[in-house]
Amino acid sequence: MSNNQFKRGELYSVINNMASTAVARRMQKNFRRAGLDITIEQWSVLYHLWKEDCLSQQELCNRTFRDKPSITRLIDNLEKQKLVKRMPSKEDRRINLVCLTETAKELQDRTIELANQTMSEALVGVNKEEIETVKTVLQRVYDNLTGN
Amino acid sequence: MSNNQFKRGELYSVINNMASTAVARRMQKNFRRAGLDITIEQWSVLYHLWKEDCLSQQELCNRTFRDKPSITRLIDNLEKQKLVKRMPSKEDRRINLVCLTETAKELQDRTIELANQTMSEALVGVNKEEIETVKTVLQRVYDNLTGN
DNA sequence: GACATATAGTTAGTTATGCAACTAATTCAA
DNA sequence: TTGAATTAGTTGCATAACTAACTATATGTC
Repeated sequence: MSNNQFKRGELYSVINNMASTAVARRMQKNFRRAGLDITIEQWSVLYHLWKEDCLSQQELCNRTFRDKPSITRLIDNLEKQKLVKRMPSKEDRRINLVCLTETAKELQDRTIELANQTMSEALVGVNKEEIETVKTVLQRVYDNLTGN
Repeated sequence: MSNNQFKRGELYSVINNMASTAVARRMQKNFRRAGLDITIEQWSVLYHLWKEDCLSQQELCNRTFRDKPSITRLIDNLEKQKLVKRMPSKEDRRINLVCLTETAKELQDRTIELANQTMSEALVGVNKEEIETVKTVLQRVYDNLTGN
């Protein structure tokens, strides 16, 4: 087994566990510290709804890179906490539109500020071109593996 | 809220969900296709043991970026599948050394080959400098957030 | 030597993930 | 227009994640 092969294994390990876990943990911690009782996964759903409200669950799957059961349960929990509501679509009765409540709308600025803080801490010493490269590469990896 | 702030949020989303999920799913799929009944998380533990056998659980926490309960249960499951054994350390009776079984040793070449295949598919169209940049940035992010 | 502190590992509880199998609504085609 | 195939969403099952609280062993200090 060549040295090069192990290096690829290490890269996998890096991509898959290291930074993402650290970022998620820190953001979660910052939420808790601010008295916000939402998980980082719930936040990532809200984040997309703040950009565009009342998306279908399928659309949330696409945008958050999750499968349908994961979104079903995330929405279940967000509904329990009264942060979103499922609204049946009038055009297609199979579809639930997931819409923000007033409570969730009020959280937007506060939590995005916390997310930005976390990313600032995370990206100390990283320049813009490097960030662009990371985004490009990870997007490429995703596209390569999902056939988009 | 400035445009720049949203961009950082998007970067978070990318780092945290996209590529890592796609890579993990594909690798898992390749394992299943090859008739290997191990999860990608279990593989990541085995991967470190193949590099150095008989590590303590704490050492596995450090190397796989997991907390202690996560490692406890991963080792529980790996033990059930007879891929590792907990051996009490002779120097320090608090410590369990986690050692590979023969079965696990035999899996090494096969699964690392599968992992390399997956990474090759993932990294089509990505050059060496870009890979280096991603590794550097993600390591930097991790260090920034964990105080190492 | 005894007690406080630190370290290694486990357990309980909640949330989340992936897959497979399912229901219900819609679309497409003979 | 009826029946097959597709699409949206849910449920059950197994694994995994994090936190908090716990036990047991080791260390360090008075």
